[in-house]
Amino acid sequence: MNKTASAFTGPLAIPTPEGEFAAWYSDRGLARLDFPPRRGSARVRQRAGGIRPPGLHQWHRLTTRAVQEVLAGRPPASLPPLDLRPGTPFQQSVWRELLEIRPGEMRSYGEVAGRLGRPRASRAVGAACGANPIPLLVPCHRVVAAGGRLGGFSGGLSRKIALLSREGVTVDGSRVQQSVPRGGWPR
DNA sequence: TAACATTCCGCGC
DNA sequence: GCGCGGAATGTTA
Repeated sequence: MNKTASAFTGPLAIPTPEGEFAAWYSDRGLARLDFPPRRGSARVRQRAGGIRPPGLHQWHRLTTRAVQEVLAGRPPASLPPLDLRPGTPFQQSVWRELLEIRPGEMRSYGEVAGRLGRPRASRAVGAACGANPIPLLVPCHRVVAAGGRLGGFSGGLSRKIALLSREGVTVDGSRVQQSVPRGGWPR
């Protein structure tokens, strides 16, 4: 009844001011990142077993630093290798597109779809964002709906709002806008 | 085939 | 301008 051994490491904890994130690695790099549990005090149960890829220690150091930088609203200096293989080809192309969005920048689901050459696939882009296994570092929180509306977030909309405002985006009610417009502030 | 983290258009306030 | 409803839409399990 035992399934084949997991192709991942057990979860490794990443301490942050918001609680412990949990990172999972495959032989190719970071494969999954979980938000801290809603109940703040719970700790990540680090579990031995699973695979133990060479370089794991350094990957985890990179992940830890990158997570902390994104939480501080800064672009991460470098990312660990990301293993996006579990995604379909379309999902992977969406996720790679998200990696180009810098902190404080936003794109609509439709804009992302357009950049992929499928301008009608905005809804499919939303679905791909929802399936993103590495939130935060693959910044699905920077994808919003058209017209400055917020769109959704699988980790809870309040988290999306918190992340965006920390990056300098103005959020009022269900509307978002970049705080610093192109060409600087109007006067 | 049904379910979506959408978008667009037309309406009525 | 805003909020609604309805239809078209691409991808996925």
